[in-house]
Amino acid sequence: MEKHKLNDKYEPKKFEEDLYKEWEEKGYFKPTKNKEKPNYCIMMPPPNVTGKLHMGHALDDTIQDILIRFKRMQGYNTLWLPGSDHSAIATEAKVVEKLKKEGKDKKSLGREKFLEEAWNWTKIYGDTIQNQQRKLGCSCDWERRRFTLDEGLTEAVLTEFINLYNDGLIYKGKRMINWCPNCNTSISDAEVEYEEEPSHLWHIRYQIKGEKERYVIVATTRPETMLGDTAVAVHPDDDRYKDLIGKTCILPIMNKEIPIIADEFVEKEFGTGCVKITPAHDPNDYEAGLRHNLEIVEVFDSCSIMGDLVPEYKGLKAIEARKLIVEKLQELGALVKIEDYMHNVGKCYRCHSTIEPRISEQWFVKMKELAEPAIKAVKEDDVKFVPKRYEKTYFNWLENIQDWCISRQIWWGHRIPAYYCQECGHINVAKTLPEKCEKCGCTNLKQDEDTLDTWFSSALWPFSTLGWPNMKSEDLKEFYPTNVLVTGYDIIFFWVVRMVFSGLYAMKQKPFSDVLIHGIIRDSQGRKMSKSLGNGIDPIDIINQYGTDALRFSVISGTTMGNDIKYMPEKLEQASNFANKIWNAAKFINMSAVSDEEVIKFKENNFDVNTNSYKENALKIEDKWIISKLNKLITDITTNIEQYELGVALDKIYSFIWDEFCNWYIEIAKIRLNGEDAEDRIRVKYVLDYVFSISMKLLHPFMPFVTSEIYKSLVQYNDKELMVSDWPNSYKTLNFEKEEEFIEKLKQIIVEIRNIRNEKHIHPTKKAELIFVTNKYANEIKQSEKMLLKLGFGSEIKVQENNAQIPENSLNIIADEIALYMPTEGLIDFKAEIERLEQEKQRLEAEVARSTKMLSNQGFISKAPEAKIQEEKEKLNKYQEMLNSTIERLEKINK
RNA sequence: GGUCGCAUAGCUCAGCUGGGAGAGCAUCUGCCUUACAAGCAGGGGGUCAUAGGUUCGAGCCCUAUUGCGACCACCA
Repeated sequence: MEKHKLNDKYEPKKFEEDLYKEWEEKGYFKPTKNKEKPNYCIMMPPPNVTGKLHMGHALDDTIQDILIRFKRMQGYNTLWLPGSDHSAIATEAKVVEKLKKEGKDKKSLGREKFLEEAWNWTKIYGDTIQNQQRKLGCSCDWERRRFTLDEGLTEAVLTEFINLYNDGLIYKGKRMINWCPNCNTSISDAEVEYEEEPSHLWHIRYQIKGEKERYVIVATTRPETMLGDTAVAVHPDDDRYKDLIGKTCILPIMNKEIPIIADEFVEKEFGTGCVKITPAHDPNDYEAGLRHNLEIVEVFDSCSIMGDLVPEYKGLKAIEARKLIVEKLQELGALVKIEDYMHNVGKCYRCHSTIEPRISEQWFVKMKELAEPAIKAVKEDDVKFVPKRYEKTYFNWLENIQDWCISRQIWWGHRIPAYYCQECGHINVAKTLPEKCEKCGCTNLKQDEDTLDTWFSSALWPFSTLGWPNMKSEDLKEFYPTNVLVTGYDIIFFWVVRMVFSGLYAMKQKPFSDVLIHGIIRDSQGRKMSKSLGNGIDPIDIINQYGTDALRFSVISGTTMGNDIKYMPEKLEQASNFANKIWNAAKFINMSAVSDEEVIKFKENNFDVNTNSYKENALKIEDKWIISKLNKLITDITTNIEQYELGVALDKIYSFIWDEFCNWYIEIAKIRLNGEDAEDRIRVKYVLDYVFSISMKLLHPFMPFVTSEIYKSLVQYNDKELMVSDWPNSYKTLNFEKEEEFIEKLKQIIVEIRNIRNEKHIHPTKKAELIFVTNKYANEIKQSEKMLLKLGFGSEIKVQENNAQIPENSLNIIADEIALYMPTEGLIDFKAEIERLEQEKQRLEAEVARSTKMLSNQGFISKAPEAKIQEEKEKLNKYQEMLNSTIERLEKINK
């Protein structure tokens, strides 16, 4: 295969787009139909069809892509299914706005024409986010992409509706619902957000009937609703009003008699202890009204005051009516006082208008029965939340759930499949217009005007996208239940809950095994990113500037699943520096003159694929060290990803590549690549290529582009392209404990040499003689001579046995079982050295004291694990030895 | 009112089942060492919010407190 040559500089723009195209064309994103391993499936949360990629998507999609790429490399038959949501209210609002600009309005346009406009709109804007997801590197199967309003999904929605209706779980009823006067539709409880707002408490006097001198004073935040009051309530135990219970009072303006009732929901301490009851416009009052059989008097219709109460107020909006009514009350002398008050007001989550609680006839899903199995599924760990604490959020919602209002008074969405008989009034529920009414047989039928809540269709997403209700669908059989759902905690209520109960109801099986919950990306000050604050970061801008890999790194590195992420732009610097680093490392590896053939041959001659082991003497100590480290890293990363610890996994690869591989192994390799031993040049090139290519594999799910591009330049590329290559395994045969230990000790010694040289400002050109004293590692040190000379700034290496003659005037550096003596002739001044040794002596004395104390601790000796005690004893011995040697040095120098 | 989270270096955060306090950025020192100055080698900097408790041993477990944040419920 033609080898790929890397550009001189890391410039992500030059290859990211091409790579993605190539992957897609080669069909890498599609399931492989590999039957050896199980299927693995993720459903992408469908973004708003007219939406635009924001940081939340970038995070969500990156997490999913990491998991999918990981599982794909592990050999699973993977499917990541993308799509988009019609986002009923949001899209309709946008279309309405567009029409408005063109001087048209929805009503006069008519339903048909309006829907045409809406479809056009989604066609124009519908692909934006998908193309942005391509830029993000999402390896999802675009050919399977679905839209919640497409034919198949509509079929699913109708089927689900009809099934629920036939099971008595959907009903139509007149109940209190949340009305958004701006969107002009009902919305569900989940779609109401509460916000604190400064308001007032108006105290209004209602006269007691037949008692000229007595009044009750009610306090209200909504005086305009008083027109619809049908009672005043007090607490049954409130001594102030006990005698009034059962009497009636006169409602001002309306001059209507209303009863005074007792109800425990009234709080004696709040306001005056008297509550006006307006069953038509307040959820609590509505409930109270039901308990006491009160009349329901509606004041407002969809947005303004109804005419039949007080004709002069007809058509007024709430705020306008409030002003007039307060004035009127004042005029009548019924207004006692106005108090400032902070009030929690319900707002529409889409348009932020104040919600008007209203009685209205709507369609509802009965929730109790559906909620129970959904609770059970999570309680029994059939569905697992990661992190687990979000289960509580889930339970909290389901255990207190109210029936779900699913009808919306808008046009963009699935029209409710209910047909009203115009003769007998019977409701016919069917997928298409029935020929005749199933009750009276007449043919005069009219379909319900309303559409369904957008979340009704998203609730079916995990199976409707796979072909449900066609139970014979191949995809449905293969991929349901899916494996993991990845989403932010902010839509547990909207979506996760509803998918679980819908899946359990329709499929009799959970929709997914794991729910991976991540946090929200905030700005560097911790604020939510929002349009109004203008603090949003556009992921596409980041990609253009730093590349996709950097963006992906920046949202994963150093994060914990479930916690919010404060987005630090500096992280992008780290990320692109890292990409640049590995780019250059690759360039270095490829610089060597050793040919691919030689490397491959070396492997063939020295590595036994059956036993996964190397021949005796095939590798040098440092080769074994890095291979052994890599081998452990493979295990770590694999378990970390499997446990969704993506931040930890990424940071481990980062530090392996940068600290171990680049800073140590490559430095060591340089010496050998320039050496005279031809065989060793091949060997070291082999190890470089091998270790680096495995590192690219481990890093690939996180940074797919740069790793793929680099991988193409490595010898391993002869195998397969990176994203469809095999995930590495670790093998016991590749653990080289002894070599690892030795190199770690040498590193310690070398760091110490550098430290000293740095402190004393010894120029790199000033080399020193290095005298190692050890019994255990004499052999290894001889083998590592060249490396030690280079990294340790040595002019010459000597190895001596313990109790050998040590030259005067030398520094000693001690790691476990190795001492290094570095003659200091012409290198340093002794005053400073004595000082250093004094400090060292103190440090060691402290260590010895600490260790001794610990070992003399009765509890420690009796209860700590044996290994721990042994370790501590060894530590003590070691420190004691070092201390003695330091003292010895000091004495010598002092002489 | 209920539930949950956070508090660790100047900043942003890791730290899995208790046993070494860590990373990136910033800062200081010295290096253009032929992959990389977007770099290399080092240094400084922390009573792990506070007070108790459990333990031989606590950043980690328990209790309380303080501060910040989120969500749910809601008082008219």
